[in-house]
Amino acid sequence: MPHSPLIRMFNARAHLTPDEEAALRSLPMQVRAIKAKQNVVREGDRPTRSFALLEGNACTYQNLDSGNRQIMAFHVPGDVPDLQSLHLSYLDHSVGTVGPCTVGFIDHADLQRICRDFPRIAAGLWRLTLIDACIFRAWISNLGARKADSRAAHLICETVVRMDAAGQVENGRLSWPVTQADLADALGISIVHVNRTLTQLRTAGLMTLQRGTLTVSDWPRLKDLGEFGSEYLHLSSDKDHSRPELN
Amino acid sequence: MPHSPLIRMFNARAHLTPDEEAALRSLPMQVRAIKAKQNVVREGDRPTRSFALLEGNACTYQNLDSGNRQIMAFHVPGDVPDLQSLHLSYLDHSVGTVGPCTVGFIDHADLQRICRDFPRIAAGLWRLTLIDACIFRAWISNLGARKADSRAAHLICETVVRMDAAGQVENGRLSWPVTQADLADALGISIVHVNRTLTQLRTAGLMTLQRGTLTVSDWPRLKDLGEFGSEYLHLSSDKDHSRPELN
DNA sequence: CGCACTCTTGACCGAGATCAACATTCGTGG
DNA sequence: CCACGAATGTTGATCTCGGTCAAGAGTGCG
Repeated sequence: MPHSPLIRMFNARAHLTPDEEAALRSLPMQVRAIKAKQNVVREGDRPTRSFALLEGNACTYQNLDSGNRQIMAFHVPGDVPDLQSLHLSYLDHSVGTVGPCTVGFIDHADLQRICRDFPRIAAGLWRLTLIDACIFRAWISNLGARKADSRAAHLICETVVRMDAAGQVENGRLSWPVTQADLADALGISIVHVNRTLTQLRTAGLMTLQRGTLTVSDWPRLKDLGEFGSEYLHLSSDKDHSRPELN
Repeated sequence: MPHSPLIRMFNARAHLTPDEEAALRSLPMQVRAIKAKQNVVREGDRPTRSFALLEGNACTYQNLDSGNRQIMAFHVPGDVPDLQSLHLSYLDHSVGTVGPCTVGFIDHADLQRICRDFPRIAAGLWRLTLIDACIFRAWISNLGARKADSRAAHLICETVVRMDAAGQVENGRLSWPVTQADLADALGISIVHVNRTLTQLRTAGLMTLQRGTLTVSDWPRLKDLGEFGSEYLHLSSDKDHSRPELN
């Protein structure tokens, strides 16, 4: 059961043979619960294992000398946020929990073994890191070329689609325990302006984000405002067609 | 000879056995010269080959619906900017030349073959894409958390270190034919403000960028302003120690 | 029940955008 | 080799989005 989010993540993007799925399920994994707002790994670490996020929400961030924190990714169940440490010893970023989480640690040795024995799993993991890179590029465009409201809308759209692929969305509603301070660090705007921007989106009837619950009320206009298209997430099922209730 | 930039790129980050180097050198590669400001691949393409940048400078960018262009990476000789297309059919970005370039196209079939026969080359290529992701993360921090002057300084520092690793820097001077409009699209600020920012850096005696030539005149202060540390580039040789003239 | 965290709103400020005009450089064909 | 038009770079004036400061209101946890 603990491996399910990982399997789901794979299956949303590639196709596993029964052999491969069995191999993944038999990966030794040390499962641990982690409280909200804790670091799982820290910039500068040289981990000997990676971890899969099994439940809850986490984020990847960097602390700058100037004291600012920049969040560069939010993670959904099934993600393996520090998979890169398998090939790059020096970790360039920290990963922290947003709300309470369950994570599963997997030794690099076991990952290496499964990659050797199942080349298609190795290719699949590579693929996952390439999709992460697509998401990073989308964030670069978001931060560099959009203004605050559009930027927020794009982030929210991305979150909804990814959380949906992870099976966390019901009736356009999902649990997303980010604070406005977190959003400020992710969007590169001040906390005060996050508040004003969210108020504006809510008043316009696009969505609400209150007490950790995100509700989308007008998906088409939200998509439009955020110039959002889901292709870059490389999910085989296009949300727009498979989940008409969000249209 | 055409394969040299590629070999150099590998050797700067990993170690190739003679066998592996020979295999890379024997990769069939279709070499072509491309004029400045041309696209090599376009967003939405589904390429059947990747290409290595052999000479010149290129950039990865996305065009947004709003008409803005966001540049998300500048490439140096040895880079394989669209390596991801080996595993992700849909290309989420375009790659265009900045100045005149020489590129070498390599069929995916040949890449797949060399990955199968030389697992360490496969791992090395994966590693290269992971390093690209590190660079994207650094850009996210740059765009989200720094102001214009610091942002420009960081980009310039990154460019100098990467171009140096590619053997393109002499006496803190290198050819970098970007226009101020290109920099505006990369830094997420207006052309006018790029001009003012560069003027400011030049007046402060940190660097000059004129007629396609970048000259660093005060590396420590430039690094400091850009909060730049080169670890995230994962170059085995730390520039600060190996190239004391830049200190 | 009380303290700390989070959210909200208002007033004011400033980095950078936009608009406009002009200068310089470069590439091209005559 | 020169002339000319287009691309690029420069500078000033004005405007605006979003930052900063400040104070109060919820909310939730120990």
